[in-house]
Amino acid sequence: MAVEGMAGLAKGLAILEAFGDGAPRLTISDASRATGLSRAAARRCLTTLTELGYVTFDGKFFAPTPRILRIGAAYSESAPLPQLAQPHLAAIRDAIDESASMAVRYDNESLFIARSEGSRIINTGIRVGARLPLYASSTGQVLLGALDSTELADYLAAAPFPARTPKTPTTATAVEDRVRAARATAMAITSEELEVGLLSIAVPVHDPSGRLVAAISVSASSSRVTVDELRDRFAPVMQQHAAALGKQL
Amino acid sequence: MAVEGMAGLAKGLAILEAFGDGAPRLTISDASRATGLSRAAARRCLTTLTELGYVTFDGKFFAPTPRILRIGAAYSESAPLPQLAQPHLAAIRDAIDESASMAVRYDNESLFIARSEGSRIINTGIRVGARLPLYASSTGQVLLGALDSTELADYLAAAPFPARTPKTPTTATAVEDRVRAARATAMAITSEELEVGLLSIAVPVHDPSGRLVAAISVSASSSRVTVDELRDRFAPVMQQHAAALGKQL
DNA sequence: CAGCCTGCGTTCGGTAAGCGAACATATGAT
DNA sequence: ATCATATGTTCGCTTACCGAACGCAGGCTG
Repeated sequence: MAVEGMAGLAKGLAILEAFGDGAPRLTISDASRATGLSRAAARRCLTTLTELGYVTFDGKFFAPTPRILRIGAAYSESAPLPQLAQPHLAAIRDAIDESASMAVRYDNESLFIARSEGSRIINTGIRVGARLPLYASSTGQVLLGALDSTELADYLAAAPFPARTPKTPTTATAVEDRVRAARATAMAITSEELEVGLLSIAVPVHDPSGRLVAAISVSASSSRVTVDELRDRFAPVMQQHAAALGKQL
Repeated sequence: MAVEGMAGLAKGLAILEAFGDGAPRLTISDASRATGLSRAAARRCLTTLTELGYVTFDGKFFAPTPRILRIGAAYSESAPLPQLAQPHLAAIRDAIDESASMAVRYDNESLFIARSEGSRIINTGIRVGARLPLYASSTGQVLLGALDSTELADYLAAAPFPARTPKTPTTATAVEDRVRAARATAMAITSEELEVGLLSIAVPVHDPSGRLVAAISVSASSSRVTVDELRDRFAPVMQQHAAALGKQL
């Protein structure tokens, strides 16, 4: 769109990202539909990606290869935030025996950039690179606190938000209340707002200048922990590590 | 190179991967040199990647954004191997209190596709998407066992291999011996072959048809554990989980 | 089972997107 | 201050990519 844009590159990356949205394998037409590209363009991208080794082709379906992990590693290896966060996430996991994650805001989504897996096998689908809607996730409600009032109003203008469960906050005022509460208490607790049976708590990470740069979160099954437990037992540990991490930035 | 290749896409991906090799931030010329592209081409790619949000530009340097994690997630979310491995890696980590990783062979390198971090903060630089040379890593010596004799001979033809430490096996016969031993004992132990002060052990993962598809590894500081401990205490746990994982494939 | 039809993968000539030589500008050495 | 070297940017030519058009397979219908 700009004066100088490599259209082919943009299309290929769009195809690669299409594999992420719960579509482990795609035909040419699938990819075309998922990206809005013409079938011819999708085909060109996929054959090129196959030649480069990023995807495989079995005669009908294209699927990503481990090669694409090398691309994401470019961020994990270079950015200070995920590197510094890792020990803190591991410490939180050890302290409360649940998986701990870190997310940043990107593109109106909560994007997970680091994670320390606990031994439980609940498999929330959260892993590095995963994304969640801001309004329905504990990390998102914390991260929205970084926006000033006009930015927040812009975001809330997209309301009503799609309900993920009966408890999802779908109106602008409901979401705004959560954000205010998260700012005031330095934590956000969501109870089955994203998925039924799933509780989640997030706390903010501020850099030395006070800017909110990330959120640390822990999710757990509602059959195992209560909201009170999240607030009284998990939050202090998480806030302590979030503060320690913030000082290192 | 092929009848139909999207050159722009290939170049852009080459640029993105260039950020991975210990080059957290690049100028146009840096990227040009790292990839072999013309400066003009590198510039076009980088400006496009900036517009797409995959990298940022501060007036001099380009650096990757968390956005690129979304690409790698396409594999982690879709492939069964890393997903099934995660609980086993967590269990191994809990059992022996050290970080556990899983790698596959790709492109004459050992490519890490899953990891469960322990609470120790040794920071080996190993994370998902990281790569190590096959000949100098425990995972690599295990994974080379999947090659038939001609393939192995092809690989060994690249000898002598660059020494990473005084103990690195650099000759074809030295590497071949390690591979044979790894095949025979279902484990590979490297003692300061990759990095001074670093011990590592890897065990193979076979799918139900018997094919060697991955390696599970644990690394630890030589100041904390001995080779005997790796073999007698770590290996049994790892082999048990590797076997259990193999049956699930 | 013939006939139609919808959706898929593939082809091919026109065109503009991207190529690199050439130019400008910054950096650093003498 | 002057030159040398390396970096970033421009621009006209070409070729690599675009998408309308084509052929083909499988599925529904009468």
